[in-house]
Amino acid sequence: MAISQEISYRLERLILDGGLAPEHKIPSERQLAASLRVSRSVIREALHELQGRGVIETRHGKGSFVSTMVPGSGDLREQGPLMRLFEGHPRTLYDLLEVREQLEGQAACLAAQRATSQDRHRITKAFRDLEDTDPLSNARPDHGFHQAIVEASHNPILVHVLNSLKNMMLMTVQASVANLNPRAEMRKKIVLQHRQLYEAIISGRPTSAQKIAMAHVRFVSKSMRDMEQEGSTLIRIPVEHEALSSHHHANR
Amino acid sequence: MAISQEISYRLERLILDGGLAPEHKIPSERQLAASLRVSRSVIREALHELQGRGVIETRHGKGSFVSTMVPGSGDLREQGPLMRLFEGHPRTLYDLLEVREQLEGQAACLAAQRATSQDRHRITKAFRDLEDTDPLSNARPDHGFHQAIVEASHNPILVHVLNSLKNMMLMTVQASVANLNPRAEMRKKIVLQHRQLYEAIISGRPTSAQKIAMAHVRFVSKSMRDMEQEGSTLIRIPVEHEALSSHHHANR
DNA sequence: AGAGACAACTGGTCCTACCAGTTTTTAAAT
DNA sequence: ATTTAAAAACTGGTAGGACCAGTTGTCTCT
Repeated sequence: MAISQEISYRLERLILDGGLAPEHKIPSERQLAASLRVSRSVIREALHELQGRGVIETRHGKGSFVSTMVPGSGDLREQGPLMRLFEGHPRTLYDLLEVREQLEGQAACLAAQRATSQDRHRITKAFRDLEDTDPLSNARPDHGFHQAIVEASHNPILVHVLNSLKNMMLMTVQASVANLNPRAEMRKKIVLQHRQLYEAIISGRPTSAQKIAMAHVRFVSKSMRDMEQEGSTLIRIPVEHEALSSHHHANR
Repeated sequence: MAISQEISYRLERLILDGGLAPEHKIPSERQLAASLRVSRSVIREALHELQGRGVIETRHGKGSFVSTMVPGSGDLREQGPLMRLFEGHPRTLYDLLEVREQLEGQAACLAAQRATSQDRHRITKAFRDLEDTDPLSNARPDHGFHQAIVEASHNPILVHVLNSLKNMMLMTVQASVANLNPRAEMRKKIVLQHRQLYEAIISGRPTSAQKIAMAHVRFVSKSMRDMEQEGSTLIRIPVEHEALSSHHHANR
């Protein structure tokens, strides 16, 4: 195995086991190179590896510091490398919504076709909850409403895929409802869309339901795009740690 | 921000957009350094960063490769028990195809809109392979053709989801081509559909491409349904399918 | 005391040379 | 002509020097 890797592991152990405090400064590259008797190149490569793992962060002219995150729980690693890969790429959010538009549409279409009376009952209940709830905290009812529709499609695969996508969205950004609802006129439109969607499904109009559902997702996506463009930054939940967002610990 | 970071970010983006297959080889360090007009050092540092994040892995004397875990095995499969649940239920296959119909349609639509000249070239190449190959063993070219289209959609999420669905299909049944091709008249229809799809995408007709792709999947699904009904059992192959899963280069 | 130049850190980039695996090509031996 | 072994042409890994670019403290000059 490469020396740079061994060193990166040794340093990681030293940091984790040794319980090095966040913001603790690591010896300079030249010092490490000298004391470990290797070239500065391998030190730099090892440090970049640790940087990629989020163990340390490096600031030009100052040095390398232990990240504020960390200990034991390798947290992010559990979620699979896929999440880390997408993290920090805002475009991913819209890619997600692009796919969801299609699938939510299909779910609505199928639901309008295949919903049993029991399904209709559950959807109706979810819809009532959606209308009754305080708009400020209606992320859950919203989720429940869509969930009920998807389940009425009677396609387990579709349920599963949409669920995965929703989880990915929650990891990327606290989205849609939380950000969009503050805007009164937007909320009205969304409420209207929900009502139309509900009626289309209950009265069994598949193509209509599909179009409405797709338009709904599209509307949400566009609204977020607009908000982002006009400066009002989306509330990004940096999955567990804002260690990497570089500009937080500016000057000391 | 450091150049090495920018490059690591750009490479990551490239991997996402390209929907790069696992084990796909990345240009050599010297090549990258030359084409990006930076020193080899920064390339090495960028690569080490990606390595730390688990995006790529590097092998001495061979090169750097996209990590196998990244695009291929998404969150859809890692939910072990779920697969057992679906396994053996033939209806699952049609649920899968139902979802695929939608997504392949979207992929074709987006590909017709967003394909770069490079994408078009790759699709054309895949299409030629598809036509030239012996129909008996053209599972691979078929896969390659659709894969090229999906990648041209430039939506990493879509690439990932469809890839997962395809893997699930392979686990359930070695489907479509292997079973359908024996029928001469079916093969002709499928070849025709492929040609139409190809032309629609290349000449940039999104809605047309979408319809054709959806009809194609639907046709495959219906054909399988028919065959199953008339007694000719589908060839079910329990897992062990290293055969079709796109790229699998054993170590030598 | 305050201002500004300077020196001594820090990491960031570039370069060249060379070592070490891997693959391909070449040339010799059969 | 085929087989086989050496050699060349790749690949990444390490070394170390030179220099650029931020940061910080020091020391002089006013």
